[in-house]
Amino acid sequence: MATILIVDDEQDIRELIAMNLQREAYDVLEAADGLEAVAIAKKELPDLILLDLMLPEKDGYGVFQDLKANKKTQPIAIIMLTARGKLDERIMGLSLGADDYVCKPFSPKELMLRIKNVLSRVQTHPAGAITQNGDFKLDKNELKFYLCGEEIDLTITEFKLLVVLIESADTVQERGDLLRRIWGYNDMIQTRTLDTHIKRLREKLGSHGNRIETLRSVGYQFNSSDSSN
Amino acid sequence: MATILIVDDEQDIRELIAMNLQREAYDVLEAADGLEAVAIAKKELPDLILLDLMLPEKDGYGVFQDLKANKKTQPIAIIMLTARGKLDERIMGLSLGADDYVCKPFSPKELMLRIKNVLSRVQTHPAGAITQNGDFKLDKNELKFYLCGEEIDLTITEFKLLVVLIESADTVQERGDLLRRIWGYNDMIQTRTLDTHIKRLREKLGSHGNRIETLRSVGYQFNSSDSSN
DNA sequence: GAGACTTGTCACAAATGTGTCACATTAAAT
DNA sequence: ATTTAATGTGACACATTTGTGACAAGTCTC
Repeated sequence: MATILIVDDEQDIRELIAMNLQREAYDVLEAADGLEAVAIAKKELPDLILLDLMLPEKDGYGVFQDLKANKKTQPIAIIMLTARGKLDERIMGLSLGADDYVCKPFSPKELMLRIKNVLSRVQTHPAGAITQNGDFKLDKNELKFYLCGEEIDLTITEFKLLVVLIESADTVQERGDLLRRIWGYNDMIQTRTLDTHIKRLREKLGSHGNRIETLRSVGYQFNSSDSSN
Repeated sequence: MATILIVDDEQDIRELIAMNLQREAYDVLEAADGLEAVAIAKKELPDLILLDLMLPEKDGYGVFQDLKANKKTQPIAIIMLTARGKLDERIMGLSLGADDYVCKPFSPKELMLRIKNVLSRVQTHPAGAITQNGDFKLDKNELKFYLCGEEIDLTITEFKLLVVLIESADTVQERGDLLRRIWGYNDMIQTRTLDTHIKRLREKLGSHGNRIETLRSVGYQFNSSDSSN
């Protein structure tokens, strides 16, 4: 669904938020200080960052500016968290480009609502949401997939799965990662859901179904070039 | 790039918005009341107007009507800024030509996204008040819709819904977007209103009703070519 | 004020998507 | 070659989403 990075030095807070997010099927990352936050953000490119302003090592504003200065991390949505709730600070955060601002102490419910709100705005129109590769075209704005010019009807789950596979084409996606990213299963629950969906995807891809390769005991991988030729 | 006129009586708000716009390289104009707004709009012909509805001298509705009545200013895109809460009837009636709504209080980032969205839409879809496509004709001035030459009676809500669907024909319109653009619901409120109106529209479109396609758990889409043949 | 519209909500029906299971098949390990 | 574990596959039940008709509140017209 969406990946969210929680940046806060208090572990209790992180866990509280993480629990709530996971229950709503988000993929959760955590960072305890500013430097770690920037490092993880650059590596994982989450969809949204919950950023506490009071941080050791590098404070929230510094993190913010770093992220906005970097082309890769620049489009990531950011919700500011802070203990202080002054108006000028709010304006400061927002005018810096933050997507929203939540004051501590906050109710998890409120935070969830803000998160959903921000994601629904940001997520649907990311630039460069179209992946093309000769045979196929994946349009994340339109939520459509074309194979050899023809549109292929996919359900939401199938689409999400295909997005993940194609966006890291030629790279193994581990079962656990897929389950976490698409279904939000955090523990490696014993489930055959993934297999079933892979099967359905292959079916819909027809003759190109074999592009989804099985890496036994590891996961699946989408091959950008058709190896069967 | 693009010129944007901000119409709001509160200077703080204007400045906050202006700052954000300038950072993204837009040309910014400002007006503090309705009369000034109309004057500047006519003279400068901005690409987009951010229009607060509560204004001294001449309120937002008046400004809106003036602008839409004037041939020169008529094609300017308009984003309404409204107080949170239910949209009253006047808005419903007039909102037909507005390109989007944003409810106060809003975050600048959100506003920026909406602005980009509207501008890109307007550019790709030169805002002709009449849309034709063989079978059907949509007249936004007269608020009339013709199907195969025959006029079809639509209520204002149905008409607005159809406008949005047809103007982005062959494109999925997500439930949330539709609810926001037609009803002004900012949060993805749980409601069946949309479904009901879709049903009514399909009914009135008769044999062409199936052109409104359901994309399960995503939204609806109007198909410009009749796929049932 | 009566009557015709319009519109949002509700309850229920229909349609569709999704996860699990049992069993078949395949690949790896010994 | 045999065993073992992982994956493929079709069927099925359940959950979710959408379609639909009815209704009540609110508007508008006359």
